[in-house]
Amino acid sequence: MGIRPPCCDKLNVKKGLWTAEEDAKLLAYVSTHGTGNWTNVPKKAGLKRCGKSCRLRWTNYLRPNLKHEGFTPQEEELIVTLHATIGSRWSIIANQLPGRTDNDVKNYWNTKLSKKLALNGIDPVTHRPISEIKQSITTLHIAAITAATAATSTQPLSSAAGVGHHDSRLITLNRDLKKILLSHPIPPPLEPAAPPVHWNAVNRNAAGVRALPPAPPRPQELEWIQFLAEDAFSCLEEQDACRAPSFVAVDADFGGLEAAADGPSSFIEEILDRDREIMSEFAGFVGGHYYF
DNA sequence: AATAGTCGCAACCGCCAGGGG
DNA sequence: CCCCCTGGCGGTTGCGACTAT
Repeated sequence: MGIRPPCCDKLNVKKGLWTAEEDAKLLAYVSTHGTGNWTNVPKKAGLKRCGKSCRLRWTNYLRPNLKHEGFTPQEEELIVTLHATIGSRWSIIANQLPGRTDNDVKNYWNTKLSKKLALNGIDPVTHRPISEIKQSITTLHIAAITAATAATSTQPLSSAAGVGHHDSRLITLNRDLKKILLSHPIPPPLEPAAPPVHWNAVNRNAAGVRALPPAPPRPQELEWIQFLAEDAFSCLEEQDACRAPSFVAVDADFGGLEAAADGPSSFIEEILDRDREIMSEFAGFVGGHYYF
């Protein structure tokens, strides 16, 4: 299918806020002819708008039985519940709320509810406790570092296009992680938690009973505050300001990690150290592929 | 009182699916 | 089967109102 021009990409099509006069024209037309065939509505109603704009105005504002007052606690609760179940399917959620439009629900979520959840320590995207998510991020971070390190065994970092001696994927990941971490309040100290998914690999004992592998030594107390304060990422992002933090040369068989001689001692180094320990202790589980 | 920053909402944009020719 | 049109949807933007400094 070819690229279709936008339906409003025409001359003499007004944009922006609707006036009372325009509303009256649209209302008069729809009350006489009903909805449908929105493309023809502007012409027949005497409006210099595109059909799409008319439909939106009708759906979100002029339609009868719309509620314009604030959301009730019951409505809030329903939105949160439905969002946790089906995600941002606003039209479906709005269908469960008489008098509300998808736009209403979406705006209310974006401006109020998501912030409210975040303040209560709940991630508005996953509806999981933020502290739990940070643990997952820690695991992913370790995996990413390991993956990036392993990649250097086949493709030296110095060959990564456009980023000098840095791996662009790693830089992007680090930037995103930093955004996430900075966007949430620092949580209370991590509580003991179930091993991450990758450690829950199927492991059968002699009797054939499915059993969990022994809990590996989790990287304990990743110091987020310290991490952010030290800004381990900055070295990655400001490639010429400092060297990559001790990127390592990796043996082809991943058997040995060799710290670069002169990089700053960093969070990443610490992670790599711990990763090395884990790799050696649980080689059977992580074997030839990565955690995720 | 003036200015900057933030918030809330209406509207727009671009993509997609479904239906008709 | 292909192409085009339309309606619907979710994400994003623009801007007026409000608040803080």
